[in-house]
Amino acid sequence: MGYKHDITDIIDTGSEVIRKNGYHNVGINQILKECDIPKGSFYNFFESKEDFINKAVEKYAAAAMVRISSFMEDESKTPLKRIEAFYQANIEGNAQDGANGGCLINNLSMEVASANPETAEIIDGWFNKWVDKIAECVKEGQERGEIIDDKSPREIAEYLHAGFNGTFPSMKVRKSTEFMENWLQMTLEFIRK
Amino acid sequence: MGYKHDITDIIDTGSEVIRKNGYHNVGINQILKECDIPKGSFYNFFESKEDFINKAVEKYAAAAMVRISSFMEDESKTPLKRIEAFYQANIEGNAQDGANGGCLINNLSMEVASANPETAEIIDGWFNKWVDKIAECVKEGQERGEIIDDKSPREIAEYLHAGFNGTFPSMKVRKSTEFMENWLQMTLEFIRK
DNA sequence: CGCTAATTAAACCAATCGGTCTAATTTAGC
DNA sequence: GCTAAATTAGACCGATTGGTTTAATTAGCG
Repeated sequence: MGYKHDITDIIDTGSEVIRKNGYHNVGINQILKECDIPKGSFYNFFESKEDFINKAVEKYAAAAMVRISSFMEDESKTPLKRIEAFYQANIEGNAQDGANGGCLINNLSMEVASANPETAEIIDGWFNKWVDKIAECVKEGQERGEIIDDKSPREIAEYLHAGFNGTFPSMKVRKSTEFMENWLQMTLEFIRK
Repeated sequence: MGYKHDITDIIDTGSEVIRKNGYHNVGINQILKECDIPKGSFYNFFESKEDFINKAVEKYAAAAMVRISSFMEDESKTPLKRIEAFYQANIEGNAQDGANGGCLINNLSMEVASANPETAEIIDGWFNKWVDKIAECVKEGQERGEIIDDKSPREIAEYLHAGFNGTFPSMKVRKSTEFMENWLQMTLEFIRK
C-alpha cells in the first residue's frame, strides 16, 4: 500500500513553488506546508535542500526531455514546423502561467549555478541533452533543404535554446509573453533556407 | 568634509556582492562586512534591503546606459561594427569576471522581478532605455544599407538585447563565455544585409 | 504473528535573517 | 561656539533559516 507521502509528489509540488518564487526565496518550511508533510518526512527523503533541488532538477529536466523529444520527432510535421510548434507550446504554457514562473532549470542556472557546482553540472548535462535532441531535428531540416546549412545543427540548436532563454528576463519584468512571439518569428526567419 | 561612509561606495560594493552571489543569497550583514560599515549607517541610507537593491539597480543601469551610448554613438565605426564592439566588450568583461556574475540587472530580472513589482518596473524602464539606444544605432545601420530593414530598429534591438541575455544561463553552468562568441557571430550574420 | 526497517511526526536547535533602537559622535549652518 | 541634524556604532529584537533528534507509527516480510 505504501506510506502516506510520496517522494515524487514532494518533488513536483516543491519544485513548482521554487520555480515560481525562486530557490533562496523559498524555505523548507514553505515546501512542507505546501506539500502538507512534516519535516521528518522531508529529511527522510532528502539529505538537504541542495539534495532536494538536485533531485527536482533531474525529474523536471527528464520530463522536459520527453516533451522535447515528442515535438522534435513528430513526423507529421516538417522539422522547422516541429521547432515552431515546440516553442509556440512553450510560449502558450508561459502565458497560461501568467508570464511569471518560467523554466525551473533556466531559473536555477541563473540563481544558483555560480554558487553550487553540482547543480550547475546537472543542469549543464540536461541543457546538452535538450540541445542534442533539437539538433537532430535541425539536421533533418538541413537535409530536407528547409534550414540553413552553413552552420552546424548543434550551433543552430544552441542558438535556439539560448535565444528562448533570453526571452525570460523581458517576460518577467513585463509580465507578458509578447516578445516571445517576436523572437520566435524572427528566429524562424533567420534559420529558414 | 563629509561623513565617514559614502552611499555610492556602499551601493557599488554591495551590488557587486549581489551581482556575483544573488539577491536572496546575500544578507545585509554580508554587505555590511564587505563595505565595513555598521548596520546603523546602512539603514540611515536605505529604508530596507528592497530600497537598497532598487537604488543599486538605478545606479548600475544608469552606468550601463552611459556605456551603451558611448558604443552606439561611436562614429569612428559603422553601426554594425559598433554593435559588434559593444557585445565583444561585454563578452570580454564576463570572461575577465570568470564567466560567473553576469549582469546585475538581468540577474535580478530573473530572481526578484516576479516577487517585487517595483524592482520589475525599474528594470523594465532601463531595459527599454537600453534597447532604444541600440535601436538608434540599428536604424542608422538600416539607413546605410548595412542592416536588414524588413524589421523595425526596435525589433532588431530587442532581439539583440534578449539574445545576449540568453547566453548567460549557459555561461553560468559551463563557466565559459565560448557560446557568447558563437551567438554574436551568428546574430551579426542574421542582421547583416 | 512478530521482527525489522522505513516512515511519520513534531519538538527542538544554533545560526542567521531583515530590521529597530538608543546613544555617542560628527558635521554643517548660523 | 552653539545648536540641530545627520551619521556612526553596535547591541538587541522577533522571526525564520536549514537541519537534528527522539519517539511513535507503519509497512513489508518471513
